[in-house]
Amino acid sequence: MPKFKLDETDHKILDLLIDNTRIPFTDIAKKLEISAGTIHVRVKKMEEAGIITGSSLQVDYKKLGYSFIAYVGVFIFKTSQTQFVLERISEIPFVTVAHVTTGKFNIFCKIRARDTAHAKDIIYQIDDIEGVSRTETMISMEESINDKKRLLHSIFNEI
Amino acid sequence: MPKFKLDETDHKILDLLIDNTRIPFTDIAKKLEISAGTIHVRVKKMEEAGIITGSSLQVDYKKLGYSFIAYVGVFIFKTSQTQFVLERISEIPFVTVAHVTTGKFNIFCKIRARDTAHAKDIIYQIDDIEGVSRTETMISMEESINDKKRLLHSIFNEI
DNA sequence: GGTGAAAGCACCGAGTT
DNA sequence: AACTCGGTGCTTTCACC
Repeated sequence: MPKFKLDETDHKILDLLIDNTRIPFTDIAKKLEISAGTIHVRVKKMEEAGIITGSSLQVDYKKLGYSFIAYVGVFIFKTSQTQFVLERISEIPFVTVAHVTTGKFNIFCKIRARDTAHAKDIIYQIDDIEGVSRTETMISMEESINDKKRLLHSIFNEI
Repeated sequence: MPKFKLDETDHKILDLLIDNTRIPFTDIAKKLEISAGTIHVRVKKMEEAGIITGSSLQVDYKKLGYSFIAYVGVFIFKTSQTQFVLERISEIPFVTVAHVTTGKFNIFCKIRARDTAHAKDIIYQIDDIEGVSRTETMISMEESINDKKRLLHSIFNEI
């Protein structure tokens, strides 16, 4: 995997697109004082290189009635069952991400639910998977801002 | 907070936009067999209602050299210091999200780093915050697919 | 709430420097 | 690599259903 080299201009383009994918290329062109055609070529190159993998809509799940977030640590009887359990967990609706981890838990996942009752259903589904010995739940009471732009800046400042 | 009522058409529009914000409204219009103007109006309404809060680019951080993900559980001496610590943690570069949680940890965060050495630096920064007693790190060895589209489907199937 | 048409822009590839 | 330019197609508005 050859590392793709991004320059200052690419950084600026990503910076403008990261939290607004629908900004017109002509606007970016004006801000960076280069032509819109160039923006187009550079974005295409970053897409081809796999740096840009897509775009997604930010949806306020709270407004849809899903304001409950919890992290669930999962303990497994035998580590050989890890892959199997990971796959089963990933299939459960409202599990938004799952990781195989070192440390305390074997698997670690995040769930998004309507309320505690709904969360209980989801956690019970995890508990019921063959190979799972028990789970430990951490309920999120407050989430701090999750800012993609800041992560990107941190990365660009380092490179 | 009056709950905004989405109908089947809104669901379909969100479904098409959730993992491709740049799909032309004219394409959506063809698929749903309604006019592009209507798509425009509905998207605008969902934006005004705060259901759609924005759009973001999906970037492959691995390709940029940042393939290390870990979750860090944080223990705090006195719970009254929680807010202070949360704010300090949120300011640390490469911390991508932080939660105040019930359960084992007081605060729980996710970090994205270049490698273990880099992660160590980040975790030391967390440990150094006034009020933090100790931290517990879980390194992600494998991440399962994180699919926004699936979450949205689960939600729409319930409503 | 939806339509369809029209004006204004944006996209994006080709050809040039 | 970057620019310009033009055809094509998208967005957005508005008068009308």
